[in-house]
Amino acid sequence: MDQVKRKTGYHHGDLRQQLVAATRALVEAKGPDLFSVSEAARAAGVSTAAPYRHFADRTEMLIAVALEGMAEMTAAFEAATQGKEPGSDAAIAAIGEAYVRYAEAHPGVFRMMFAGDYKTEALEEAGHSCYAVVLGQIAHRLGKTDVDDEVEKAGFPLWTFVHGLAFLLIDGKAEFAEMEQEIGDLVSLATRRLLDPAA
Amino acid sequence: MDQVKRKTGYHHGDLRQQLVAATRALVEAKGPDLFSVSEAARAAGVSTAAPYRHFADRTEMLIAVALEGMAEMTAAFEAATQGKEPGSDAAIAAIGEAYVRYAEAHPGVFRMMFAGDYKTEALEEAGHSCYAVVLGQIAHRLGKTDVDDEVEKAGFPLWTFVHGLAFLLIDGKAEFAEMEQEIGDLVSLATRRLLDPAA
DNA sequence: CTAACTTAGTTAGATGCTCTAACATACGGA
DNA sequence: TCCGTATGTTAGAGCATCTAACTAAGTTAG
Repeated sequence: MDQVKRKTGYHHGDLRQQLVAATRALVEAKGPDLFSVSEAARAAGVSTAAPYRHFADRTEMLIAVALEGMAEMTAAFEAATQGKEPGSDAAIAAIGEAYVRYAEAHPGVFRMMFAGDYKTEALEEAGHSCYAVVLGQIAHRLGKTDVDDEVEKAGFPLWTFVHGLAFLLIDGKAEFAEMEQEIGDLVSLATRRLLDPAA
Repeated sequence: MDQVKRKTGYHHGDLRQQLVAATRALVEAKGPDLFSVSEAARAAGVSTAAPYRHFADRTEMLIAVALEGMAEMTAAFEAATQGKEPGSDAAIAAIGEAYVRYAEAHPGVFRMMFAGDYKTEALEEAGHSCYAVVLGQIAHRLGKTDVDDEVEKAGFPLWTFVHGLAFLLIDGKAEFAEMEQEIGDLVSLATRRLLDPAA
């Protein structure tokens, strides 16, 4: 393997980032609850106390991973709109599907991103940036230049839907395998039916 | 308080049920993750090893609470349909709102009911019984006498929606306070718009 | 009624986790 | 070069899960 970490034998060089990576791998493998600081430390090849030089506590390590995930999802949202007419149902549905796909691909991280236990200034802000991508599209659709209350109100039911779909899937209430085709259809259905302002 | 437990001084008399109650209180107070067997045992006034005579492990105690919750939600669904025209939008929306209200009232238990970590034969069966109440109403609406694939397909988007709404609320992504009025409206909107078979 | 068996508690302790304290080593300016 | 700081280390307190061995109370057969 011959890792690229110029370890001096004592100082590690890049421990924080490696701990985040180890944390993420463990969370993905066994879920946030079963993650342990000790195991992450062992994976990074340091003592079990070392992580506390970089993180105040266990929770802070998990939040670091959640933040990483939120940034990735924001990027995924932006990628999903590429080549789509801004504000079109297709663009908005593509974001919705990206949401569900992200949850599918990274269930452990996704769970933490929205868990509430890890609620934090930084994480909330990252969440808002992410949500802003959707709201921008919806504003477009409603012929608005900026995001106001009406835009938020229109977007919320859609978020609700994809959020629910994501959790039902990752918690095994519906099988991914059987749903592979339908996920796109469902999100597209919800987009069309839920997006117009309430009657 | 003078509890009604005919303790002989050694044998407790009703420990299992009291442990479930203590577990539930702790889960509701601090969340499933922070629940500890030891604390439940202390609350019930027994040694920390005593719970293991009644439950194989920590998880089994949590599952017992989740089962209790699932039964309560089933009852809440049935209560919600009382006095409503069977298969009507009103009846179905009432069930959806009961779902969200249950989550609001018992967030800790609700989380466990669907957590996936606690997936179990018994819990899944209880979940199916609960879902059957909804499906029965939807079958009615579609003019069917029994629950077939079409009924399940029609119901799934609605479950998705209320599930998402429940989680967004209990995880603090939307404030209950601000939404008090809108919850009913949202569920009713989703019912009307999502329930018809996909085009 | 009593002896044998079962059920449901007990204490003791192995193991593992989080996090702190005290100490050690390397880095990076002045 | 020397000192302060950042980042490692080991040791250990405190609490958790769960097991083992023991004990008391209830239950049943003869």
